[in-house]
Amino acid sequence: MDKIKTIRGMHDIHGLEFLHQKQIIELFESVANNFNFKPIATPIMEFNEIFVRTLGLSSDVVMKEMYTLLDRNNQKLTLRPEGTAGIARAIISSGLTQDIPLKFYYYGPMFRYERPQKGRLRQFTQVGVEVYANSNIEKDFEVISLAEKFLKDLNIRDNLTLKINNLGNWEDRKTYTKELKKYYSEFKNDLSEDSIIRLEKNPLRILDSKNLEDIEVNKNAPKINEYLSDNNKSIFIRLKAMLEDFNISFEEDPFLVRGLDYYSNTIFEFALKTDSKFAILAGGTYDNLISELGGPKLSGTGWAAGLERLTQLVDFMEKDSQQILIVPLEKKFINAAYEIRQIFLNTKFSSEVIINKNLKKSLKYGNKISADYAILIGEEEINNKIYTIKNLNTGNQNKVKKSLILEFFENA
RNA sequence: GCGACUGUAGCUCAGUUGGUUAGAGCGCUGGUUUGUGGUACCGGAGGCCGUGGGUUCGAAACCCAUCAGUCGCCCCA
Repeated sequence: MDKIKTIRGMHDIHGLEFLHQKQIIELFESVANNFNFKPIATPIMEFNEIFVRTLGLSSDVVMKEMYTLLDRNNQKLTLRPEGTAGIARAIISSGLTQDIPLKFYYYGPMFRYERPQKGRLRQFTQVGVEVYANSNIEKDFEVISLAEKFLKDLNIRDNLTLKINNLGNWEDRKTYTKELKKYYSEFKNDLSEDSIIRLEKNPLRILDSKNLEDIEVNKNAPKINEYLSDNNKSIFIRLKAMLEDFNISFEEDPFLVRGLDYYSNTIFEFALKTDSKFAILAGGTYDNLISELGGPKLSGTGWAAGLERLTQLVDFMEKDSQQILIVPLEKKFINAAYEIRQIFLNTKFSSEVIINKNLKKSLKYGNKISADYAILIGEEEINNKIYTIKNLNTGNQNKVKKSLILEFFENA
């Protein structure tokens, strides 16, 4: 029997890392609430087909990265690789199409069967938002400005570049892809090995290749904006104008492409300035997602951000609440200690009772957990009904009546 | 899916060209006249040297496989 261990790319989260993640999620929730988005949680497993139909059979995620398992009934179930498909399914199967516009936020674990490396795990966490509406809401702008606010509040916006592009609708893309194929075929000998495969599979992906030879070929490749329909062109122009009006800095990137097939029209990503292929938050519009799953024609826009990637970027301020250690000096004072403990139970203070053979040990424990105060309870304190409060940072001690203890800490 | 490097106590690592009962620091735990710590001293526990196989009189060290970690590529958040 092998040593017990976690599954590859799946880790336990505890201590500081847990608290950091929690802090980001709480901030995310408050920003989303501020934009009047509502929470939603969908199951972490769906029928395999949900993802195959939405993400696209040819996408890498579906082809080689899905955690698909058979249950006891031989049904093909998949651990969700992303959040959008499940929410789209929920909108249809819960009849939420009666309530549009819909503005949702979510967070939770996602699963992708990939080789673990920097910023990539098999189980990871995404926070994300979705807007489903017809034309009465500026979805793209709404969702991007939410992201902007979120990243600013995290104090990492300056590390990131917002890149945007418009892929056009299905028709636009079809003609564009044809043109691309034609162009790349002429330069087939100059393309990288990977891109020669892409040429057959999905020529759009050659555009965001990081291979130097490909980048050279890309310089003269036809640009998507030349193939946009008038309607999509004006959507894109309006979005850019709004971003400018509201001081959201961005770069138009005609080479920006997304790997999931459901995107159309606007796509965007916030990527590291220092490593532009490392996306922190990314998303776009999906015009055909709901209808693809058998629902009505309803367009959505959304994004997702990798919580673990965010955690690596954010500078956390350790805002620990005041920790108070309650130390009975002998066993017979334990009850008295817990009575003092009662004082703190409905306050912002964290407190605990610890008893050791001697005070030294207890104070050492206080150092270990970096407690701020120790309340000492011994013969003297019990007899005089006055408790000794020791500030563990300064070493100062005060004698305080029981009825004034809470007041003491509130003013400390 | 492809590639590089790594895998010795809870953590960070030593372990000499293969040679007896595998080491350190930190941490943990117990004690040092039993009411004062964060900066003292003494003791203790804790490792089938990732796992399985092979080479050898002998392997933590060499070979193979496998699992895991880190980092690239593909792709993605």
